[in-house]
Amino acid sequence: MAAGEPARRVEELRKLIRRYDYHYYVLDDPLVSDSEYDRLYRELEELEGAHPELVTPDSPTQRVGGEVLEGFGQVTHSQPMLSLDNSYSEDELVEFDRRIARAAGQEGPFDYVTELKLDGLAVNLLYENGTLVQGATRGDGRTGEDVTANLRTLRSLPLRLQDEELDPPLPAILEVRGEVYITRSGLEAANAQRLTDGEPAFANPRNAAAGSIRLLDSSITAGRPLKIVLYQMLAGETALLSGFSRHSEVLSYLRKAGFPVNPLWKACRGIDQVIDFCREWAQRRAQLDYNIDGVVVKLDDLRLRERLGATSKAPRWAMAYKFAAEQARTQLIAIDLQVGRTGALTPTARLEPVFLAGSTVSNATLHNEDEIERKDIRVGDWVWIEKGGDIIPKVVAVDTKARKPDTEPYRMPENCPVCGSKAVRPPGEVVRRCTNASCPAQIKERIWHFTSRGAMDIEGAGPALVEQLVDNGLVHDVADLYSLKKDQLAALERMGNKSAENLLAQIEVSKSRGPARLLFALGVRYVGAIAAQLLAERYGNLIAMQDATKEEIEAIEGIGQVIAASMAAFLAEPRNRQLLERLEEAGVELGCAPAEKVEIPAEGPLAGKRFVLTGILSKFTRSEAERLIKERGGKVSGSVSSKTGGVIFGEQPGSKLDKAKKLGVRTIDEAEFLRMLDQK
DNA sequence: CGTCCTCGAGGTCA
DNA sequence: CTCGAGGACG
Repeated sequence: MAAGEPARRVEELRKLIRRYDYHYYVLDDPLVSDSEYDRLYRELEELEGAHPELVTPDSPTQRVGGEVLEGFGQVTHSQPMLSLDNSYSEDELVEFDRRIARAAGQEGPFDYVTELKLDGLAVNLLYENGTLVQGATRGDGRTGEDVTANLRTLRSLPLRLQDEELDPPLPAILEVRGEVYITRSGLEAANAQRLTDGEPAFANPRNAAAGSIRLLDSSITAGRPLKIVLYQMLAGETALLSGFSRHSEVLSYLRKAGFPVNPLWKACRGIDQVIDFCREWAQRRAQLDYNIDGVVVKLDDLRLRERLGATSKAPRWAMAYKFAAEQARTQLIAIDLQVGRTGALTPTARLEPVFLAGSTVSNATLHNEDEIERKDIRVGDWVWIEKGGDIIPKVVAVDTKARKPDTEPYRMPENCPVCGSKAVRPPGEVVRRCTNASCPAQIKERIWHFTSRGAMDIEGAGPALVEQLVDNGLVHDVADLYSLKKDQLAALERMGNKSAENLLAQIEVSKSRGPARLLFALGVRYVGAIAAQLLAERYGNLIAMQDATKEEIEAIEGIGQVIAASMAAFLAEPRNRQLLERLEEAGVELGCAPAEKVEIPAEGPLAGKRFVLTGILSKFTRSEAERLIKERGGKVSGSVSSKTGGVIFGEQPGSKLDKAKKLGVRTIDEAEFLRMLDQK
């Protein structure tokens, strides 16, 4: 055999196998028999075995990597993975359509693409030169987990894309998004196997898929019947999308490149056709072999999409239509009260367990006193529950016909169920609050909030541990966390030396989370993550902030009266000032010196001026324009007032331009805007 | 909110 | 080996 012979045969086999995979998994139209496929696959394996130097990571035989991971790496998404706005009725779809017409400044009918909304977990995939290099989960939308090794095991996912006859050709870097899921029949088969192996069955396909993708050992993932479909291509730096004008073209392109795309999408003209599609699949969804929880409606026109942009949470050009939630009927055993960190008493329903939409429900939220009264929910009632658009089960109605005669309307107690102090409900408010700031329940909740993810992020300090810390008198407030000793921790239940060390290390690193996180962690009422960030930016240092007046705080951009009053009241309290001092003594970073504080450039040609954008600019997108203005010290807002420094308008400006003219505000066209940017 | 996975604790047994 | 806590996911 000539030296180049095996290399050539290996390439040939891989090409064939990829082609057969494509026909089997993507086109759903096998070219060869299973036995023929297996024969080629084995031949490839044998050749690679004999010539290890020919093995490449994108070979079809290399789906299962050898090693077990220690943990997953973090991946920061190049563009955030947003969620979608939800709608639950046809009226809301019509409203969505109208909103688009308003924002676009043109009349419909618009072209939409409707896709089934598969119930799985979202992933982001990165291909370099046609080869899969990274796959990540959604995570919090900004950063997710690197689950590449597990995604590689999905047979329907190409490790290498096919680039012949592709127009436009594959870009060097391609980023796509899709959904990993398990079919109903796949779950059934897997569960049958698990039961014979003495393992518990998976409760539902979604959790089975999510769990499988987060296994550290990808050889186990390989045995799970995971599938994937792709539905989005990111513009990325390649500006590849300039080669496309429609989402429907993108879907066809993805399929040609070798990606599985759910075939049941449809191009719709006008919202009525969208509604027909939604109706049809609400009817027919039981016929599918996979779970869907709705329909995703997207504008087809990519340029129009870009013009509409996105809010911080969701794109404005898409909408998820959710099918009516399933309901179940069960008995209400009790109404328990939970005490939150502000003392708020929140009622929760304890239910006779009942299976609903993939899980067994035994608790449900009741929101507040008024909600219970409105629906006249009584202990002992038969109630209807459903899992709403989110996942949280709620009581939707009482089956009054089944009500027993001896039940009584629910009355919320006037005392805290934990400490017995008076719980009062100020007139005009919906919540009743425990008035005792030292209520153990409140203390626990405050500390738990302090340690939680968006706050000081102290891993290992969950509710169970906090409960023990407070009950054993080791911790009375958040500052006490920083004087905990290893021996004290190791003596607690379910804590050993190892856990104690880990926790202390986490507490140590939390000291340098910075002033914004710390301020949010303190849990001042109305001061959420955003307000805390603004305050930290303004003062740099929490000690410097202590002498701020309510008026001074209120002057901060983005902070209103309510937050300012709450913040000032907190700072005026001597106990809180002591708390800050104690935190500082413990070594917690209260922020940088005021001199170093980060500020929007006070210099710059646009300093201190506020601009409004309207219409389409030819040279930049909206967000680029915003960034350019901010870099030069200016600000961007959404609506025109007499204080606006200028209205920058492009093609097809909206009503904002009219308003600017009426108010005598300066109007700036794109050419002038460019000149402004240049004078630096 | 419920499910799944992972980890460490603490037990049993060799 | 079993248990429970904690974190991720929808």
